[in-house]
Amino acid sequence: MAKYPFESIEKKWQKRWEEDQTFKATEDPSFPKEKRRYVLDMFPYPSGAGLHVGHPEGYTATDIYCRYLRMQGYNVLHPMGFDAFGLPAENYAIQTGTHPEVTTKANINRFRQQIKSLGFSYDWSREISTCTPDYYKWTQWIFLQLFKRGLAYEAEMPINWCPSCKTGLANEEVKDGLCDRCHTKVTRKRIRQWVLKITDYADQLLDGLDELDWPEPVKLMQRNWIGKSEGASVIFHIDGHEQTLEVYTTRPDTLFGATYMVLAPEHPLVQVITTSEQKKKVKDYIEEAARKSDLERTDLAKEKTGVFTGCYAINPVNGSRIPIWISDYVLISYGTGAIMAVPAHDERDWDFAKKFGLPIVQVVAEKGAQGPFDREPEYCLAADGISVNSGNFSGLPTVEAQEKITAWLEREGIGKKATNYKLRDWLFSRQRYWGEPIPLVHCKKCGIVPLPEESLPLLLPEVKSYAPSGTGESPLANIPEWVNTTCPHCGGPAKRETNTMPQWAGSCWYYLRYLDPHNSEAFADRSKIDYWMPVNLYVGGAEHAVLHLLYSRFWHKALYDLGLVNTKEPFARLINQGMVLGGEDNQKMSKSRGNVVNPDDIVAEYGADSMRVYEMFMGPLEVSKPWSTAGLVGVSRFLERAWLVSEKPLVQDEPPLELVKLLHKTIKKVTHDTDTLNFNTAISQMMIYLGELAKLKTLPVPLWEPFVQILSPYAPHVCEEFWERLGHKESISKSKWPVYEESLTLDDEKEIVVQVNGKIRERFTVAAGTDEAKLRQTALGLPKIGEWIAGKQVAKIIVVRDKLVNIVVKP
RNA sequence: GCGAGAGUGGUGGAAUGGCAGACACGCUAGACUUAGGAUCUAGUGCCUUUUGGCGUAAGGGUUCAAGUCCCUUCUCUCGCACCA
Repeated sequence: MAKYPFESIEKKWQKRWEEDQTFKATEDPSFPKEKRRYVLDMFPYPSGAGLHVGHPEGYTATDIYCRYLRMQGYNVLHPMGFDAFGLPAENYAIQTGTHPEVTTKANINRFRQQIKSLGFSYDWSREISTCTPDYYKWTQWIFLQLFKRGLAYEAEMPINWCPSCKTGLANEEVKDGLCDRCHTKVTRKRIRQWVLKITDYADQLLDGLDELDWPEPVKLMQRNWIGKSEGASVIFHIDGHEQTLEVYTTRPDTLFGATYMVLAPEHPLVQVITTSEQKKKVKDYIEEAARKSDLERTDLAKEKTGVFTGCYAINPVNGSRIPIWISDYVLISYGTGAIMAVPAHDERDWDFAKKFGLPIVQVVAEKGAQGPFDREPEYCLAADGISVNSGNFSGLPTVEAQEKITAWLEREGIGKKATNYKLRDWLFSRQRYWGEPIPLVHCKKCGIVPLPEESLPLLLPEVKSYAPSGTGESPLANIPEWVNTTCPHCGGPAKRETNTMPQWAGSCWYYLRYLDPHNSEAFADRSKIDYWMPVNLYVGGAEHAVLHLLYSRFWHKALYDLGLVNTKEPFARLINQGMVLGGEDNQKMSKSRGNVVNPDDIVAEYGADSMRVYEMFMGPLEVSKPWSTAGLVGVSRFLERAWLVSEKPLVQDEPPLELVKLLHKTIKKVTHDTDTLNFNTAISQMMIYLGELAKLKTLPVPLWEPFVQILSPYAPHVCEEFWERLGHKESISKSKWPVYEESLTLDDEKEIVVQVNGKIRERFTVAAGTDEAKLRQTALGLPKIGEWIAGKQVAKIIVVRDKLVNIVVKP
């Protein structure tokens, strides 16, 4: 079969769409709120490698959906832009001296051209790029609002430091102790930082998840990351000291079993309580702990280590003197940085106590277990049970014991209910060049002073060298004429903040800028926010589950509290598209594996429409699947066949009823499957239908026209061409989605399966809706069935109308 | 270790508890030809000569009926990982 001329067709229609601004979205008030849809793709980072076939998967899915929605009468907002600040361009600048802006612009141009070649129906008039001053002006502006609300603070603290990227990292950017970007081992470094108080929103971020139509795994990952836990804080007196020691526990019911205490090596009390005999050992241990990387410290396989401080605490419930140790299995960053150790009921404490010969006292017994519980237990019991050896609280089940002991602590004034989170504040500054400058100055007299909003954007200055100093200062620190400024408050000399924002800053709110991308008065006009928000469907990779998706929810909630947006959540519905894997090895596509498929090659050889349909035909959107160019050929043949069918002589004849029925079934299935994003099965139905049309000598318009329409979201270029040939002047995307007639989707006849003991033995055909009695009678009358049940006793007959008869027999 | 998800032909994948393998790739045979990345027709889970038997990671269970629901086990993918 000759290739259909996809090259000229695709060029022709892409040009037409651009000239006619076919997909420009406007805030037309005649569309009621329920007839508006904001459908968003996660915007790409424009890397030097260009697009690979994984990118267009999500883009194709949303594009089909948007085209379908428009034909269903919705006003659709579907924008695209670029996440343009980031390290690759900066690292390239360090190597070559090329300004990151130059590389970024070139990469964006390439990406835009590649994306456009696939014929996506984006409203390109809304394109944004996070690195342009008119965009990052508003990133800075939002930062100032957060700062003014007390949600941004400066802190000198030990942070995750990537020695390769030479910058600090947020907790979310560290995976298995490695830098998420470059997989270098992360170290600790104590430097001055800007931190965002995301923990203020911990509860809201947690509760907000309930109302979101998001994949459960993503919600669960965010819940775990936030890590809310409830328990009690308890104050212990320290023998011979005025100070007290506060710990957090989720098991106040085990207080009677606390036989020792452990402080994190960094805990401030360590210096105070350590006895002179233990000073040397403790000091050595602290130094050793400080040297260890996070990865080494958190390695679960390693043996527990620790040192006795020489000091004792008093267990408030029984007055016993219990030793205070230090160990790096206690983290300074969680709770109070100190724990009461209950070795009988906590695996970690158990290991530690066993290693150092510390006493183990059982205070919880398994339900129904018989005492006495006066000996050291043989194993650690971390589960709930019944309190024992716990004074007045003995005999209470765990939950009740927790409540009663917490109440007692409160009455005694030595404890209270407490909540803790794993979520830490967000380390927001980077010691790098290619990011948004933080719009603050440090004034000797006035302290930290925000720049006046009118003075934004604070432009990123030119630098001689892009190389990070590695000392914890960004390259901006090396430009005295930029750093030295005057205080906006007192007019005296001041220094600019030299840290820049992380790449996540720009992506925290880009979906809002699309609403009003050229506004110079506000990040977006409120009426436009009200018109479109929230995002109805957001499609992107699962790798952002706790990074971008948590950060932008946080910013959005802060903006909501500032009265600047209309919803508490930005993204009502989220879908993670699966990865497209390399065809040969079923591995993630990557340059180093050499299994990357370039969409340009596919478009050149098979056309954009084949590319689009194949991407959707591969399998369900959400799952990962391997790329197969051979598989693409099948889809390509489908479109070629459609082209051949289109060349049959068109007739206005009344088409055969059988085909009309198949058409209506096809419209029904494609409508439903497109609506639910099950594109692969929609395509297979269209293949079946086209196969029937291909058998005809002439092509009845009533069979062809609606088919072209339902195929058009999938293969828009070739369908525009078909549509034009059918005599239409306006774009097919402006046409109304075909409606099926339910009665025409129903079969008149049904094949009924006859089973004997659940095994299919025969079938027969009857009119649809034939009643059960008749079905039973017919089934029993079949000669073959007679043979199967001969000499056996019929115990039961199950009849399912339009489906089957199952005869249950006994020997 | 904990949590989540997934295991269906040679391959990608279909199947409101009711005909397992739709659709497509590949393969086999034939037809046709302006020899193409063709196209068309037929076939294609396994075993069996037909009748039939077996078959959705393995094993058990519920049910008239299980790929689908329940339990146990295995494998793979992802996430978290001393958070007291």
